[in-house]
This record gives sequence, C-alpha cells and structure tokens, in this order.
Amino acid sequence: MNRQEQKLKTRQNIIHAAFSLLDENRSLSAISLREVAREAGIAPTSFYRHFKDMDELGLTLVDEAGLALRQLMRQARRRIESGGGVINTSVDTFMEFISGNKNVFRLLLREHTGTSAAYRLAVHREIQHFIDELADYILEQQDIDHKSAEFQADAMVRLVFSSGAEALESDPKLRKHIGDKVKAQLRFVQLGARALFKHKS
Amino acid sequence: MNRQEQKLKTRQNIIHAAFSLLDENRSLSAISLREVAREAGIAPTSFYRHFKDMDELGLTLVDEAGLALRQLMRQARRRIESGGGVINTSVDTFMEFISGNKNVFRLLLREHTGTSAAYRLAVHREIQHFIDELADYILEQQDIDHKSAEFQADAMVRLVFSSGAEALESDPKLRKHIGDKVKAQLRFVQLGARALFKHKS
DNA sequence: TAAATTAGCGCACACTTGTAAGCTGAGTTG
DNA sequence: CAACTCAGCTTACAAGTGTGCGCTAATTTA
Repeated sequence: MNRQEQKLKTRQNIIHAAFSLLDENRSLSAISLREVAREAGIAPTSFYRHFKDMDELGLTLVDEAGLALRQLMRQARRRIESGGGVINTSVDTFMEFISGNKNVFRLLLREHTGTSAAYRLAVHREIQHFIDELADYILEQQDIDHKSAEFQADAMVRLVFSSGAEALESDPKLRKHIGDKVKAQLRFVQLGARALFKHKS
Repeated sequence: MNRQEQKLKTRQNIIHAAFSLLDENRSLSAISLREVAREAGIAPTSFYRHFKDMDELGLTLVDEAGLALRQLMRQARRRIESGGGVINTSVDTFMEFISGNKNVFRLLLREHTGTSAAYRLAVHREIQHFIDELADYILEQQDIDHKSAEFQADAMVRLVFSSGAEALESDPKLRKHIGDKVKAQLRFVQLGARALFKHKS
C-alpha cells in the first residue's frame, strides 16, 4: 500500500469514526478530538496530520452530508421518470434516505440550529441548493411565476426537513404516518401556490 | 427577607443566569454547572441546594419557555379580535416574540433537535400544544374536517418555526422579508387545505 | 433561649480535554 | 544505498469539569 493510499485510508477512518459517534445523543460540538482518534484507532496527536482542528473535520462532514443529499435528489428524479407522482416519489425517497443514513441526516438537522455559526452557514447553503434545484424543477413543470415557485419550493423543503426530524426518531409504523401527513401538506402547498399565482411573469 | 424568599430569589438568579448563557453559541449541554453558578453569584456546590443536576435545570428552562409561548398565543388572539387578519397578526406577533426573547426561542429551537432525548420530548410537547390550539382555532373558523385542520395547523407551525429560526439570526430588514415569505406560504397552505377538504366530516 | 435546620462555602479528588515537543520507523527519492 | 520525508507515537502539562465531605452562620422552631 502506497503512502498516499494509507494516508487517505486513515482520513476516511477518521471521517467514518466521527459519523459513527454522531448518534442520537451527540453533536459535533460534543465529540472530542481524542474520542474521534480513539474510534479511528490512532493517537490523539496524529489527528493533526489530517485536519487542522475539529472545526475543519466538522465542515468536511457537512460537505459529505450535502453531497449525499444531492445524490439523493438525482435518484429521486430517476424514479419520477418511471412514474409514481412527484410528491409521492420524492417523499418516499427522502424517508428511505433518513432511515438508511440516520447519522448523516442528524448531522444536518442538528448543526442547522447548532452552536457554531460556521456549521449553521454551511448547512444553510446545502439546504438552499436543495431549495433552488426544486424551484427550478417546479418552474419547468408548472405554469407559475418565479417568486411563487421559490416560495413553494422553500415551504416544501422546510416541511420535509421538519417532518424528517420527527421521522428520524420514530418506529417504521409512525414513520409511515408521518410520510402520509407530509405528502398531504405538500399537496396543500402545491395547490395553494397554483391558485394564488396562476401565470408566469 | 425570609429564608424562603431568599431561596426563591437565588433560584431565579440561577434560571436567569442560565438563560443569559444560552446565547447564539451555546446550548444546554454546552453550559456547565460551574459556569451557571459563577454567573448566578454562588458557589458551584450551592447549585445542588436548588436543582438535582443540570438536567433538572434544563427541563425547568424548557417549561418556562413553553409558558412564554402560550402567553404569546393569548396575546395574538387578543390582537386578531381588533382586526388585521389571522395570518398577518399571528406571524407579526411571533416575529416580535423572537426579536424580544431571542434566547428563549433559541432554547426551544436548539433543544428540539438537540442531543438530549428528554429535552427533545419536552420541547416536542410544547410545540404539540401549540399545534393543537391552532387546530382547534381553525376548526372553529373554517368549514373543514378534523384531520385537514390538524394537518393544516401542523404545516403552519412547522413553517413558522422554521422561518423563525432563520429570522433569529437575521437583521431587521431580512426579517421583514422572511415574514412576508412565510405569510405567503401560510396562505398557500390555508387555500390548499380548503380546496382539498371542503366539508366537515 | 436552646436546639434544629439549611443555604452557601472551601477544599479535594479523579477525570477529560486540547495540544506542544520530540522520537521512531517505514516509504520515497536522488 | 544514503538522505529525506512524514504518518503516527509517547510523554507531559495546564485548564476545566462534576461532585463528595465537612464547616459556618443565620434563620426557624420548640
């Protein structure tokens, strides 16, 4: 194994270790450098060979989480093309993501309202990407003006994220119920937006 | 001054000290017993004369914050009766509350997705109160079935809280813009809910 | 007024934290 | 193969943490 390869692998170990520590009881600010190092199987001081400090690791984790989200959207779009309805497909995809990547979604949720301004901003940017792409999609699909599409996308993403937070700590049965609820709410928003602003500007 | 009165006053000092430490960079899990004691002007060990541990203090703070929210709602209802529109009045009242009680709202927001299951549950309960009371109000005002009213109230509260989070760290000008946006979104929801479920069951 | 209660304090202890300094040994390069 | 690089290690330190123990002094009770 190369020196570069070895270093990259250790870096991945650190990232993986950090994610695994971010369970339901810990946030980025609550995990320590020593803990991450312990979990990754290296000495505390070796951490500095890979990251300047914990903040740099944290921002890396937020980036990775954002990337995972964008990949999710692509997957959702593929599924929509093969039928099933936009809202149904999108919500189902999102809920599956949450179930399968709990700690990734938790990271975004927690740091979105967390204690670090830098993390808050980073998460905010990722979510804004999410909103912008949805707004573009809505503009393509519906006869609606720009601002309405923006507001509609914004509301939808907020509802999905907020319900996702609830679903995260629920059992599958309740999760199903939450999914149905948010689907109905998204239809409210969609219909309301169409009714209030019918024409493109 | 009585012994009881003195003790009560110290207790209030502790609570006030804790709230003052919960600025934009700290959550309940990030403030230490010693810090609170220092800010309250007592010895660390004297803290135990008033609270079993920091968790007990935390739950007390959540309760106080919930109480403040409920008082807010009463104030909003009073304002609605003197005209101005439900949505406009409610959002304006909410935004004023956020501006004037930043740390109180921050506490709820942060602990809602925070690292303590007990705090999450406590905040969830407070928000559910909020939703239930709004659902009752909607049922009174609109010709709509029970479930739709519930979903509508749920969506509205989620949107307002989510936008509140954004407004919390924004300057007044941006805050105005956020207020307008959420008002439009609430109208989307209201109109959509009415259109999809017209009759009471 | 004597006895009991108790809010608050000082001291002490065992831990965990971030990180500075310097060493080792394996991989890379000329 | 000799020189160099550098990922990872051990050791060490100062700072901060929660909390047990026992004392003081003032209020409350009998």
